[in-house]
Amino acid sequence: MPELPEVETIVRSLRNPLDLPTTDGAAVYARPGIVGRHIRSVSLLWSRSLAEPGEAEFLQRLPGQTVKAVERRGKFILLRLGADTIMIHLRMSGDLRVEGDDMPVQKHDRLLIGFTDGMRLAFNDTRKFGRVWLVRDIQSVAGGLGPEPFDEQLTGLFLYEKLHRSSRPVKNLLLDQTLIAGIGNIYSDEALHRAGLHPATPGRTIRPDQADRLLTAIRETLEEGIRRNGASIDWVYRGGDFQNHFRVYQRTGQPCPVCGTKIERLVINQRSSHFCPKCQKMVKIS
DNA sequence: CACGAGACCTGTTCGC
DNA sequence: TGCGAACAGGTCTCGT
Repeated sequence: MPELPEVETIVRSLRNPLDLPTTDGAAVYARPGIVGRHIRSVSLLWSRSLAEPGEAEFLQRLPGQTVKAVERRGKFILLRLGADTIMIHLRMSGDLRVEGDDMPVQKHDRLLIGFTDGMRLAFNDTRKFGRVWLVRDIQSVAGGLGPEPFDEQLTGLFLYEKLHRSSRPVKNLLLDQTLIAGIGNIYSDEALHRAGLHPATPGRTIRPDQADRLLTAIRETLEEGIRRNGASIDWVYRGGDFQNHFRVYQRTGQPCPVCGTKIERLVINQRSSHFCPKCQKMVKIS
């Protein structure tokens, strides 16, 4: 489900609902924030949603702790409690709600964290792929992640050197979280279209100027996603507007917004890739 | 080591 | 209408 812009939107709303910028046409994704709330009770409704520590320790360690800050690293949501951090990965179908603890538990709710003021945080995850960790050091879980896309240290040259080292399709490489953190299937397709690169282009054949353009395209695409509060598709994740501005993602057979050519679909790495065959021609190998 | 296929899950949509 | 196949914002693990 959520990629970086959706996770960022959720994180901002958990931090402070007023942080959410409103854009034209974008639905407001409002919910009460949780910073400053004290944990009173925890109930784990599906034990496999908990990655670490064991269930008994998890349930015992949380009550009494306070949510001091909410942050994001890649697609991970970080609830900072002090020495401890709750890490949440929503994977394909996870979502979070903040609501009164008198509300009915919903289908597919996996974890409920109750606060002393009568509110609670609910982790709902239809497909059960999502995971929650309680750790002292987030590096033990997220240590392998590549740089954040907006990290100033990340340059086109860095990206070029990474891409150049592999013959795998560039689409594949963008989904590799150890290369750059936070990009998923939607935003990789959108960024590749913006950069004019065919998704199957072997990383090895990408030139430095193309890597520069790709990094710019990634940043612009993610920025637009965040500005529109992320993308809401089907029943998963509510409140975003970016789905109404896709250039290629899930637009097979529809016209390219740039040239009008019909968008095509290709399966790469067992994932759908959507692209414009005219704007995104394969790099020539000379 | 790098890479691809399969596994993990439930729900919706599409074709016959 | 029914029913199976294909597909869905992700990432591990296990072969080769």
